[in-house]
Amino acid sequence: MEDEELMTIREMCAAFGVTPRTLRFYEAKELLFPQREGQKRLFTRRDRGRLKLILRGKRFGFSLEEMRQLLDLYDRGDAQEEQLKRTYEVARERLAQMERQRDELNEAIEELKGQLEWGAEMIASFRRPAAE
Amino acid sequence: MEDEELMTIREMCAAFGVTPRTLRFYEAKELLFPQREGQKRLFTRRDRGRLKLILRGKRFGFSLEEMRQLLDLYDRGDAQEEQLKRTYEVARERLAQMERQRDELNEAIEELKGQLEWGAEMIASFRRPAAE
DNA sequence: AGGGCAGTTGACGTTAACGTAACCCCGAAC
DNA sequence: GTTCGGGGTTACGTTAACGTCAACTGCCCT
Repeated sequence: MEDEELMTIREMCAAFGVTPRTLRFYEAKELLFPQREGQKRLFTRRDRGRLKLILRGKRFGFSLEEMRQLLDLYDRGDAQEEQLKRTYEVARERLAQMERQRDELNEAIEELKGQLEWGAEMIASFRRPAAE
Repeated sequence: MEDEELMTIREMCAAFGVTPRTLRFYEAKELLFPQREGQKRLFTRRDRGRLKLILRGKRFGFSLEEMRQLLDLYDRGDAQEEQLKRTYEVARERLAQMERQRDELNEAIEELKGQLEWGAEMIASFRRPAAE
């Protein structure tokens, strides 16, 4: 409980590959709650855990606001079943969203591929007089 | 060359499922060039063709600016080979981008699925005393 | 005293694609 | 005469996630 391994903003940036601005921004958005030593921020183990989840969430396409809500659930509920279930559902919804998005993207890809073949024919038809 | 079949803004909106604001916006961005009858806009066949391509492009994830450039190529070059090739390349690049995006999305989906299974276990472990 | 660096706050800028008033004009209908 | 419908223009608002200053403060070094 003592060696919290507090980290400065620079160390955090280096460790997670983000800018200072980002960390301050996350604090303003109440995603992180670094301690203060005078003016300076000192990030705790908890902050690191949260940041890790935040960055992971971003990869999943969660917005910062969504992540804040999820993190709050983790915090407030001392891991109560109801809250875990809620989190689980949110994640499942997001997953469904992502799958829909992927499917749409695939459709668009196929359609674009079709167009490209068409375009290729057109170009080819300009090379030769189009008469076989 | 005479029956241009001019359409009012309302008709265009109905035909393409967009708002007037959108059409005016596209004109401001030089994507459309409706004629004027006094104040009123009258959309030509050419505008309809362009709008159709624009909306198709949007589904592919092209930005309006990208579409503007592509449309300008179509216009200026009277279908010259060089310009078709250019268009083709832009489209191919975009396609590659989309495929990368899809792959990333798929990775994220798989990862999230993994997390969900983990979450499901956790929840289950709260139901029963976790001792088999 | 002066430099230099690390950190802070505050506030405005950015990008995309429109939405949303607010206010004006014009012709037809009641 | 007036209200309604359908235009039009100008211009500010929106959303997300930071970027980019500017102006300080505090501390170590020499």
